[in-house]
Amino acid sequence: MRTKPIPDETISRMFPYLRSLICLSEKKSTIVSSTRLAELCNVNPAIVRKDLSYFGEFGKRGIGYNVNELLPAIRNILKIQNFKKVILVGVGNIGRALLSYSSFPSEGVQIVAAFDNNQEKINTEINGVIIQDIDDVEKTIKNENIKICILATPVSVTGDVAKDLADMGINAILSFSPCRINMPKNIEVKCIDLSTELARLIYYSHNPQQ
Amino acid sequence: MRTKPIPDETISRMFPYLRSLICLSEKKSTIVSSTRLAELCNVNPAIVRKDLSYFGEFGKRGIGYNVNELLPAIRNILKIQNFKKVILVGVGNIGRALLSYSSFPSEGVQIVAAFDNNQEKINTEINGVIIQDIDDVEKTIKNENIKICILATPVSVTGDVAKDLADMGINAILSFSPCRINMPKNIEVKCIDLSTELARLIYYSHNPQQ
DNA sequence: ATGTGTGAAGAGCTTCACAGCC
DNA sequence: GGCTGTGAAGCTCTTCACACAT
Repeated sequence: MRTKPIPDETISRMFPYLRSLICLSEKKSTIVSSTRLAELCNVNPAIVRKDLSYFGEFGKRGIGYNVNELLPAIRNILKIQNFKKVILVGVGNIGRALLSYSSFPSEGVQIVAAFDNNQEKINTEINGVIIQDIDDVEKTIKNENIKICILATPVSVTGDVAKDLADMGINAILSFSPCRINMPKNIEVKCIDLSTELARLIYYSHNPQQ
Repeated sequence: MRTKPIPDETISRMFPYLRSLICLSEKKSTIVSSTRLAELCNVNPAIVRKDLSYFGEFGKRGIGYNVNELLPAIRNILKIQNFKKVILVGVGNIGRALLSYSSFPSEGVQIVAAFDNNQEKINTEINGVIIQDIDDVEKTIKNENIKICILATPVSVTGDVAKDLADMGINAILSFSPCRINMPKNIEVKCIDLSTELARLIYYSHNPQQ
């Protein structure tokens, strides 16, 4: 379908571009150059132009990009015109924090349901979301046509839960479990492993880059 | 000092190797091949060998790696033989979750102090850590010789706080603010931007890889 | 003159493939 | 035979540099 393969890094930079464009739009800027956008996002100007060129020719030579055209174009690329519904599985410390995370609403993401297997947590409420029994997750996924799940379960069950969720129709998972998750290529998985990140920082703390 | 530049990805994989080695050690395995270790960490065997070779010749040809030799060697590379002290700045939702995050203690990381500027939070306790006034952070950094900071402040202040921390002696920062942080190269910064990760997943959810 | 779009060059990481040792 | 260590090849993403449009 796609003509050229789009680098994953390009996808990862689109949302920061969008944030900067929203900011520019609020300041009534109508035109932005790749150089200015690159400054705002702390990247190289050439990469801004190349990233955007994967999706079309949004700029005008000699002028720059029209903020009010580029902004909806990126929203459309990322498919976040409306609120995007995601579910949360695993309501431990991280899960609770994510339910209360105040940036999500303003950035177009909505956690519509949360699930756990701990009977003491079930039916309690956090930030307006009632925690449901994990056995009821399939019903929600099917009824609400949910495709994206935030996974914050203990390592011991993460692999199995991920597999089950994929079978139920989830095709993108953001995991906070400190373990790799094996999934077919059509299921996108991103693992955020806090201990590994800290170990990396400890290394660089002792071996600074010069 | 270094002969060859070590890829950042290599550093990031060392902690997962360590985890697997600890697991093998607990199961009384004494020898492990690059193939087995690669399976456990979900990577390619050649990359395990290449990664380890940046730090020395730990294996024996025809045999494999000795678990009880490799394990302390990696601990030594990552400098996590003892508990590593880190501080937390910003005790919002994410900060609170990190203070309660149960995996850190078992993985050699200890949040020894937490700071905020909200008078209502100061002097309250979370998981055994008393939240202190941000104005007292320099004293702790100097007295305890802290080099690593977890930053979970609102975007509006993140840049300034990061700069201040660097001036006080911090040289590695793990930030959860949804913004890029500009720092000199000798200060290692890792930003975990949850909204950007979710935006990326939303994209792939609509455009699955085949 | 100014700034985009893009082929080509460059840089960095991964994978291959095999020599060398057990 | 089995498995590591590593130069070379391959791949991917970034940066350069310039043709082209305004």
